[in-house]
Amino acid sequence: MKLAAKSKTRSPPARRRVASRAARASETKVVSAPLSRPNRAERAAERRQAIVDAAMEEFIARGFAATRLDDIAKRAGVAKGTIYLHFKDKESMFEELIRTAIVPLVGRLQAPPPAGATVRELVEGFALTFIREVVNTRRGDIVRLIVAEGPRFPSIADFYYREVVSKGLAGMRAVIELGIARGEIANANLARFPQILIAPALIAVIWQSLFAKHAPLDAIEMFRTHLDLIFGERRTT
Amino acid sequence: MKLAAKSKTRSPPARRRVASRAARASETKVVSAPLSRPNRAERAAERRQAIVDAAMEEFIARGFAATRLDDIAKRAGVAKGTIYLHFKDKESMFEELIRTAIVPLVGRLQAPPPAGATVRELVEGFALTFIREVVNTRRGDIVRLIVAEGPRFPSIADFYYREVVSKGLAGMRAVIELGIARGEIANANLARFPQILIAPALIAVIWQSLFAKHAPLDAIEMFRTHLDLIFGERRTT
Amino acid sequence: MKLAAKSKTRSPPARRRVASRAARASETKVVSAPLSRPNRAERAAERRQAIVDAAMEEFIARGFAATRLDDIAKRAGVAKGTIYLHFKDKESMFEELIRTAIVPLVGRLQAPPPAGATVRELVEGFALTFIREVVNTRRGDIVRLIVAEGPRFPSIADFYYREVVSKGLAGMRAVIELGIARGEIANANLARFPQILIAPALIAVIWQSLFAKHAPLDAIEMFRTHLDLIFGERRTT
Amino acid sequence: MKLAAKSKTRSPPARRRVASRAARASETKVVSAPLSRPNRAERAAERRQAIVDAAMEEFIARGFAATRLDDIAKRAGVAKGTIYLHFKDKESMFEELIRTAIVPLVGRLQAPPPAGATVRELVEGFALTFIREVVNTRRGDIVRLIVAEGPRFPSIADFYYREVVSKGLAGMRAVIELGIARGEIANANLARFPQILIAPALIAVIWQSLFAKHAPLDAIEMFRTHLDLIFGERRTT
DNA sequence: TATGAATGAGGTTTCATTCAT
DNA sequence: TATGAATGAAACCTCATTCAT
Repeated sequence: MKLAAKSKTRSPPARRRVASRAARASETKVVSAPLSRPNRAERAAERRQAIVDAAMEEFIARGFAATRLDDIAKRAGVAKGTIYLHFKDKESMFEELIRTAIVPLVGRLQAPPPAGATVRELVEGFALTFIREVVNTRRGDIVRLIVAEGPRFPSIADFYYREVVSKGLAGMRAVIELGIARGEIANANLARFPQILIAPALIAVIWQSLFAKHAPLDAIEMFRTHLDLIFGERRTT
Repeated sequence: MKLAAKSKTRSPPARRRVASRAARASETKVVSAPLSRPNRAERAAERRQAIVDAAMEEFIARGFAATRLDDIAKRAGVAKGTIYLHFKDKESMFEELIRTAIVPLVGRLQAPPPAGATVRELVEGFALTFIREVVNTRRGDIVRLIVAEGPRFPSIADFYYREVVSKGLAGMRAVIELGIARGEIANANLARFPQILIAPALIAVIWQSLFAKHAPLDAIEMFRTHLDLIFGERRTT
Repeated sequence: MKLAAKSKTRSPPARRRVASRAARASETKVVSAPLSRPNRAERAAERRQAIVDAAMEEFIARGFAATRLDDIAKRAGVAKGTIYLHFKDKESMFEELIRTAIVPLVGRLQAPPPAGATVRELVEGFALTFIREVVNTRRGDIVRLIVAEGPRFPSIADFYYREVVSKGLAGMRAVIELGIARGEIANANLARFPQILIAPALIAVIWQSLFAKHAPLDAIEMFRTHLDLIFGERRTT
Repeated sequence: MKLAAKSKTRSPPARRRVASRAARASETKVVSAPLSRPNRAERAAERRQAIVDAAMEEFIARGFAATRLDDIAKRAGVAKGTIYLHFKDKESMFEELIRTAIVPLVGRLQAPPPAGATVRELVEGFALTFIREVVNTRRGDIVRLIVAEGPRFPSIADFYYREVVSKGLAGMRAVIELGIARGEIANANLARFPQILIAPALIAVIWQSLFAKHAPLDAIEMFRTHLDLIFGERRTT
């Protein structure tokens, strides 16, 4: 009634072990190199990161429901069961991934305001960062994923609204009001709808996912044109 | 004798069928009642429409992968097998649905241009129609559905780009160029990025799906503010 | 992405269909024999019964946790999914089975009391029925199954106590009191512990399951000896 | 960073290990403290006992198949792997447990026969011990466990029959025959069915597991009544 | 010796699709 | 044409067992 001896020849672990060996090789003869050779905890962290990365890829490519944990495991080079050492189930994994995926995003966007800059320069700097860091990267896909799955994961939508959207809009509103006060922005109504400021950037995110192959979109130039509408035309060089 | 939880007492189908039968019975042998008794083809069309409507609701609520044909059948008041009399499989049904869902949309948006109107009036009329017919209706959810499922259904993205996006952008570009020619629009660059024109409307679509419950958004007023940026501030009436 | 054509050659259904054909054959030339040929509902009931029987066998042989739905399906000659058309899940199936398994048991034991019989004859008749119908049949295994799984399925133990044990004990107490009143039973204390009356029969049930192969036990003769203790020795033939 | 629901904060093992370490530390290098510092073998034995105890609890609570080694390890305060240092696998552990669980049981029941006692006193003494030591303790659950799992572990049923049942019955038969010879027991047939003697005690075991919460059962008084049937009514003191 | 992260076979359950009625 | 019971592939998840540390 007992199982036959299990075959122990899986290739993904082999791949991993090779890596560890390489690391060890570079340290040959160093008897105890606790800092440079990945220890257990470090390897667990690596493994977890591999799962996170693989899951992100799969979720982006297929959405929550159509993603198979099997594929995530394969891509991460771990066994299916290993995923459950790190996450309670598929749903919690998804929610946690989405949550943690945007936290660094927010930090990166709160760039230090260059001293003595105009409001337009402020907004333009922010937008360029956003386009560089989000629109043309995997993070843009995450934004699209939130749009796609938000209605089915209200807790994600709630979290995203609370942690990102409301704060982001508040920040933009402050900037807009500064622009109005300084006379850079003519239309005082804009402060009521900071969404307008970011709208073209979000459109660019969606465009890249769906239509980039049909017609490329120069997000930066589009955003500059948008700023011209808000701040008045640039001096034509 | 207890049947599993999935209740066997679906009232809608029963109701529907009984109704049809009653209608038929009361008209039996009356050859000349062409208007009141739906013939076979008509009933098939009705049924098909019920399936289409039900499927749309379910796909919007859950996305493609998580939607069950069982639920569609239940909601449509037909048997599961009946769906396969009208559609090859779930995938074709989804694709066909998305395709046919937007065709009337496009027609509705090509409103007859009011003679002697300014370009701003033109655009504003178009936008108000869009907001009324799309942003605050089920059709907005379809747009979000396209954003959500587009990457997994390239044929849908292709179709949508070909039939809607490229034509829509071309139309908007023409209007923008008219506005530039007439001097209503100052920034000539806008013609290169007609996406900017529609951006806030799309943002409104997404906002309604995800964040409406956190903070309502007055799409019309936002769009008017956006138009002020493009056409110059409104005269306060 | 669609499944290959499914192979349609499973043997169990074939077996079933042969049965239907036999039924049909016996009615050859009877064009419409709605009563004798199993119709859809009848066949569904048959199928359900096959599942119930198969499940009972498997649960008895392995206990709840170790029983595989796969094996039940195989034994019943149905697909795994079919089980879920009749039962919500494995647990409800088990509980429902145990419940329905004992209902006919109780009825069978409430035999019509033969007029003019002594109390001993009454008890002996009941005991013989119990031994014939329970101890040496599959139903004995069900009793053992209740003993085995009761603690993990409190609802089963509760149900069994309520519907069988308490009623059975009450009935036995009444009979004992009758025996005391008539002077057949000397020990009045027995009415306080009707469990004593049935104890050897239950021991026999357990013995058959565990030790029959080591040493056969003549349950009937053992019970007669037990009755001799209660009613006084039989006239030795 | 959140680990799955299975909490990582097991206090018992931590407590245990800390304690052992403290003990070891305070005694480090003190060679001559053989009585106070448990040596390796002693600690291994302690650990093994902890595993045995924990396993017993879990097996009783859930049965063989539904018991998880994880839970046993947690309860015993050891790592899962440690179990495999003491037992080949789950199955052998279960079999060994059941075997060793009853050995002390048997010894305890073979009480020294009080000199000059009547046979009834002999049996009553034995029964009281059984009720005290088995019916109302964890050992009663073990008996039920044997009933529950016996059919799936023939080797256990065999062992139990060989080592306990056959010997126990032989002993009881001897006592019965003594009672018959001394005239204390009137019914000579009882020697053919010593099972009758123990039957109410076993019923009590089962009753405690399943129905105690519905209706308490005074096992001792029930057994005394049973003995009255066998030996004749007690003189009411 | 002891650990516990990792494994992956195997379990339960779901659901798109078929087909006899 | 319409039904819905039946199917079975494939999904998620568990847990006995192993093994590097």
